[in-house]
Amino acid sequence: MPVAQLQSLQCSDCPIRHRAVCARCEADELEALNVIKYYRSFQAGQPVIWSGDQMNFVGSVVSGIATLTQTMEDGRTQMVGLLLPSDFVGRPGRSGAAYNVVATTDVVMCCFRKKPFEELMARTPHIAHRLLEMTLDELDAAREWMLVLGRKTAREKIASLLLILARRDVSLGADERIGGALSFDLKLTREAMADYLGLTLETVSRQISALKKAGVIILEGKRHVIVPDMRRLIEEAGDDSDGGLVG
Amino acid sequence: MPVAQLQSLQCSDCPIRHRAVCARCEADELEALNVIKYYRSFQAGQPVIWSGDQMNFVGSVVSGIATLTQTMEDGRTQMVGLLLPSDFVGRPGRSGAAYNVVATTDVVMCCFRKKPFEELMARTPHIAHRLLEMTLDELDAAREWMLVLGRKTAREKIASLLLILARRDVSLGADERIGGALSFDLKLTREAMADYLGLTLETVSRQISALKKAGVIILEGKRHVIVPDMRRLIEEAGDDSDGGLVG
DNA sequence: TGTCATCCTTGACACAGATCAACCCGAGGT
DNA sequence: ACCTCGGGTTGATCTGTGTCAAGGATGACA
Repeated sequence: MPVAQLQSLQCSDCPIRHRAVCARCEADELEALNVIKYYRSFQAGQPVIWSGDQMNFVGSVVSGIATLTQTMEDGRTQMVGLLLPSDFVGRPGRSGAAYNVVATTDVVMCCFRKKPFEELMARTPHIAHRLLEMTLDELDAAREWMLVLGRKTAREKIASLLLILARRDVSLGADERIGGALSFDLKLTREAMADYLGLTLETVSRQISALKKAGVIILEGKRHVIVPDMRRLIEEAGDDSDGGLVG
Repeated sequence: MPVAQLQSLQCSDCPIRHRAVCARCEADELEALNVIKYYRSFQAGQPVIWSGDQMNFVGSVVSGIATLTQTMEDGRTQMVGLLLPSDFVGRPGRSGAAYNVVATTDVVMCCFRKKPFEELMARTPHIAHRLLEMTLDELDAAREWMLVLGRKTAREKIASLLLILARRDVSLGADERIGGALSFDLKLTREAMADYLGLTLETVSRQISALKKAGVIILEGKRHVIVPDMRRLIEEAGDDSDGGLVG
C-alpha cells in the first residue's frame, strides 16, 4: 500500500486531498476537474451506484467508507477492497464477476461525469498514464492481500488490517501521536473486518482481545485503537515491509 | 477471467496469439511491435528478470508457465498470479511489497524493450487505453481470486482452479473435446497448486482424489484431466459465472 | 424507566485442513 | 538391473478456526 508516495490533489471545495489523477501539472487539471465534477452522498448500507448511467467512470471518496464485496449464492461474502477517503473507484461490474460497491458508513463521493472525464483523458495523455499507475498500485495491493488471505493466521490477519488502517490514517494526517504511540479510529464493525479477512466475526473479536491482552494494542471503547509500539504490530503482522511508518 | 473476449495479436514469428495491446489498428501496431521486440527463454525454477534493466515494462509469455509469488520470511509462500501463454507481465517489484516472477516450467517470453515501447505508447493513446483495460481486467481477476482464498472450501478451491485452467486452454484452442467432454493438461505440480490456493499439497492431492472418486473429473496419469460434464465442475466450484463455456 | 436493537464478547464443542510419516510410481542415470 | 530422486498418494493425529449459544454494553426511543 504505497499510498503515502502518491501525489495528491485538492478540489476547490472538497475537505480532503484526493489521490492524484495528474502528477505533473496539478493546477491546470484541477481547473478542468472542478468544472466537470459533482457530489453524491450515500447512506450507510446503501449500494453505491451512479445515477442511471452504469457508473462508467470514476469517483473519489470524500468522507466515509465504502467497500467492494463479492458474494456467493449461499451468502458467503468476501470484501475485496476498501475505499477510504481519497480513494478512487471506477468501472465495477464491467467484466464477468461483478463485485458490489456498498457504503459501509455514510459516504460522500466526488464524482466525475463519464463523458467529459474521458475527453479530458484523451486530451491529456499523462492523466491516462497516471490512471494506469494507480490501477497497477491497486493490483499490487490486491496481490499483497492475497498473501494475507491465503497464508496468514487469524492473529496475523488482524494485525495486518490494523496496520493498513493505521497507515492510511497517517497518510491522511487523521492520526494522533502521543509520545511515539499512534492512535486511530476503527471505522469498521467486527463483521466488516471478518469479511475483509476471510474470518468469522467471533474469531476477529477473540484475536483483537488477544492482541489487547498481549499489550500490542490498547482499546478505548470498542472502536478507538492505540498502538504503543508500531514495531510490535508489524511483527505480529508477519510483515517485512514497514511502509516507512516506523521512523 | 474474461480472457476469451480479449482481442489478440499475432507476432511475426510467435506461435501463439498474444492478448492484444491494440484492439483497433492491429496491423499498424504489429509492424511497430515486431521491430522492437526480442526473445528470452528461462529454465524451470529460474527467476524471470529482464537483463539488467529492472524489467521496466512488458513481456508476453509465448510458451511455458511463469508464476507471481509472494513469500514471508518464514518461507510461507502464496502465488498471486499465473502467467500462461499469451499473458502479459510488467513492472513487478516496482512498489513496496514486491512479488517474484518465477518460471515454473521452461518459459519463452516475447519482450519489448522499455524505451521504444513507452514511446510507442505515447504516440498511440489507444494502446495506453488498452493497457489500462487489461490492467483493470487483471485487477478483477485478482479480486475474484480473493473470494476463492478467503471463503471457499478446499474442494471448491480445487474446482475453481481446474475451471480457470480449463477456460484458459479453451481460449487458446489447446483443449480437446470428445463428445461434450473437455480435457486438458495440468501443467502445475500439486505443490504449485497448493501455493496458488492457500492449501498444503497433501490437501490438494486428497481433494483431487475426491473429485475423481465423485466422477467430476477423470485423471489420465497424474497430469491429464478429463472433465465429462463442465456443469458439474462449475457446481463444485460454487461459481455462478459460467464464463460462457458451457454451451 | 424500560424496551429494543445493534454490536460485541466469551465459552463449549465440532470439524476442515495442517502436520507428520510412510510409501508408491516412473524416469533417468550408471 | 539396480539406485536415486522428484512428484504423488494415503493414513493417523493434532489444532486453529468455525459453529452454536448465551449474555454484556451501549445508544435510540417511547
